[in-house]
Amino acid sequence: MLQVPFIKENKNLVIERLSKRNIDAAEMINNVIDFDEDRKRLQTALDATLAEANSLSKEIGNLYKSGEAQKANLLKEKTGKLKDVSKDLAERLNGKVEALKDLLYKIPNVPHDSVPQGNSEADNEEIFKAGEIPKLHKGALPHWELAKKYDIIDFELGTKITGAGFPVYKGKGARLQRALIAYFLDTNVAAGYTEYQLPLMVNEASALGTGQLPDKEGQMYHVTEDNLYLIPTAEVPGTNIFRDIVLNENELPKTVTGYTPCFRREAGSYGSHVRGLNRLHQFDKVELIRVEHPTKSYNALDGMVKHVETILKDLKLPYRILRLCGGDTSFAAALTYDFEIFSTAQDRWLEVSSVSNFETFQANRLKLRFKNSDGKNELAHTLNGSSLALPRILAGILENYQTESGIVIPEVLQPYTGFKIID
RNA sequence: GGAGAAUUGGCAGAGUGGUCGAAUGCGGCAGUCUUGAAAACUGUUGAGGGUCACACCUCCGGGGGUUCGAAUCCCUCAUUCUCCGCCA
Repeated sequence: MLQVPFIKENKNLVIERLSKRNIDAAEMINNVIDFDEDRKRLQTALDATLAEANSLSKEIGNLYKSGEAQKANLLKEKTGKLKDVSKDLAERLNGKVEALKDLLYKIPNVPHDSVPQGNSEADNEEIFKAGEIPKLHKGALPHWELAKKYDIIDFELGTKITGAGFPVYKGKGARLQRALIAYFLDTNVAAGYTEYQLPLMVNEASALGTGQLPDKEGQMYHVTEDNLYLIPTAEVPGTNIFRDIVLNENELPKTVTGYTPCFRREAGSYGSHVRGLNRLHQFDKVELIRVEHPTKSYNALDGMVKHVETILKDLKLPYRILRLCGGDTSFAAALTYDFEIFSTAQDRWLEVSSVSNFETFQANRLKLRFKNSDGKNELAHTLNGSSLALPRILAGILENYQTESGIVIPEVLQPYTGFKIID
């Protein structure tokens, strides 16, 4: 959620930057400013009324004490009227505040200066590419065929137990999953992140805090009995660690990494690019979260990009980094880099990580602040990124590392798997 | 699941109808002292709205109510603790 004072001071900049998302925000922005003026006017009127009522109440108290009950009763009539007035004002104020909030919830974050204009994947900017695309043997298979051939992932069994999009990993497939999770976490901890194990369900306040609610309700599984939501990403519980707190400046940065399963309802389409592991209702992911000082958040973002790169390099997977265009940048992000690995057998790029700086957009809703050097509370910047999403990494490994004699395990993973080949 | 108790500022903890945004202690910040640090002493220190700055308004777990007036009384929800039951 954007801050109203920021909108007021940077009206033109906000409208111009939002146009990178192909949004004509002029009307919304003007409404925000108007609503806020209205809000202020109502607040002032209400405050004045309450001030009068307060001072009358004090007077009444004094009159009672000095035994002048008659005079006190006269004043009571006055306060009765003031009460009606203030009730009415409070209702109107509340309505205005809600309207303003609803409006602010609908305005996405202002893209960073470097974000290219555009509205689809095609407009994303490739900024780096590395690694060799392996030459596969004749008869190389996509991962869903490999999964069957080596009996490591059972999609049908998952369908029987739960439904489509809930695969069952078994044998060396299960072990490989566990190896990847442990490897990612170890790498993140070595880079200075603190490991967390987080709840897989969150309450309404947390879902609101990171912006899954009120708009994206349908994307989460909802446990109605207890009004809890299954997390769509560790970002939700992980970022809500910092909801409603004031940090000391010297506590920054805060860094979190955690492994969680992620649950997404999103209505799946069918076809080759959602086949196999490409899109699931339940998948595993290791997440990175940082809370940063505003002056340092973009350095931190670069650091996260480098960190994720290191992992992909060590796994020897061909990858590229995209700077997302305005239209493809998620609602809350100011700048997002996507990582994609190349799946040789599918002959396409697969997104495996998304690293974003949200600046103060999440912090504003979360009320995540720190005491700055002036002793004032200031909103912190939040960032997050995946390191990494398991299914597509697994798909990439299976497909790129396949040989005629089996699937070779990347060297860095071998200490974790305890085997060198799936055959 | 049953019975009881509690929820106050960064933390601990007073406060049961008006003068309470709230004693006190700890912590934080600034200063005195010191070569420096510690100790001691002095001052300062919640958040949001509003204002050029004041004034003023709101907030004592959330929501609602009683009252001229609520941290304090009532209702409700949530959470925590203790005892009992159940349980990986």
